[in-house]
Amino acid sequence: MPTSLTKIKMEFTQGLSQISRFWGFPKGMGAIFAVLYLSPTELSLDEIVKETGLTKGAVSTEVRVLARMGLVHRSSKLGDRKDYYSAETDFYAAIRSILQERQNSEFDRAIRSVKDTLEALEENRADNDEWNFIHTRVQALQDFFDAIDSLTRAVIKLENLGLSNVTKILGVLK
Amino acid sequence: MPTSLTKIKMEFTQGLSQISRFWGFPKGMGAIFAVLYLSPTELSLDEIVKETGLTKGAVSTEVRVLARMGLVHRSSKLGDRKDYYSAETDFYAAIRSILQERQNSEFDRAIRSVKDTLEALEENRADNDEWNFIHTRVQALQDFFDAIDSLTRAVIKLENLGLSNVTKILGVLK
DNA sequence: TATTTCGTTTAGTAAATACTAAACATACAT
DNA sequence: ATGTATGTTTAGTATTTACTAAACGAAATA
Repeated sequence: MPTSLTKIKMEFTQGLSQISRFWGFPKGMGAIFAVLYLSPTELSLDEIVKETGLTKGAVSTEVRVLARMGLVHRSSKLGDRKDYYSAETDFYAAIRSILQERQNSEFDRAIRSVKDTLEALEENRADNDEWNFIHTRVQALQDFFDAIDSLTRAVIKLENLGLSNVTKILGVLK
Repeated sequence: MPTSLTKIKMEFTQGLSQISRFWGFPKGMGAIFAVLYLSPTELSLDEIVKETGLTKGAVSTEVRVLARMGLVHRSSKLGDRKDYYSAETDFYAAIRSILQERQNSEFDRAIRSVKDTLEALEENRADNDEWNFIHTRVQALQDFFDAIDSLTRAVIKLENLGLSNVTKILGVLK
């Protein structure tokens, strides 16, 4: 047996850690998701601790944000005080969920600041070249953000963003 | 004059800095882009330094990655040793460019690692339940990444990803 | 009530990242 | 050639972020 399954699993976990960091998430998150994703059974917090090598505290907090993003699900069994976690396997659902999460919180606030700029500009209207120039540019950025915004809203609203829809989009873009 | 243009510009710059950080880029990058975006003329490196409050070194390096992403353009004037920088105003072009940038480099390597796992699995085929389970899951992830990949490739290939295309997509998704 | 078993929180540490200050390189000007 | 203006690189610092270790709390069990 040249390469054992456990070794393969470890490498996969490392890979997802990388991907996680690439998308701006802690690599621990990627690792946690990976072990859950490769586990046929739900795992308790301590089992995740054992598999990932992280501490209980880290897993506790990171698994919570994973759940908030909809990438893992927490469940409790009757007569068992432990919580059990499993990975979401419908990635399109996960994307929707992540977009939704981002939509609230910081993303909105950031986009909001452009809108604020625009409002401040219009409250201080001045018909010189500089004002006009800046106004045009900020407006253009605002329009762009609005387009992105409605796009993500549309994606979120879809009840199933599956492969079929992706291919449909590809058709349109062709 | 209750709110001066310069103050509005500063707030806008702060806003873009936030957005930049939100997307996992240094906030300095957002600031640099902001001052360029609001400037009717091209700016030299030292002018950017002055406007942003960053040091020459920081601006030098960060403006380079901005250029690589296609968010700013560098130009040189005859008889002037300075380089001049301007912001890309076609955001859809910028998105394409950014996707292209990400496509190479780390993104590919990350996705590659899933493919590697799959290959390792098939070199160690074992017809027990665990192997089958893991194989199915990794395959599913691979399929998902492939879909994302072809989607981004399609977007990159578009010569103009404009508002019209966005609305087209919205129509399909409806 | 004391004890165990779980998850959370907190305070501190380690690691990664953004940035500064200054040395450096290069091309141009004198 | 020497000096000056420009952009780059480097070495170090500051800030942020991820994580650890351990205290804590709550709930079940004894």
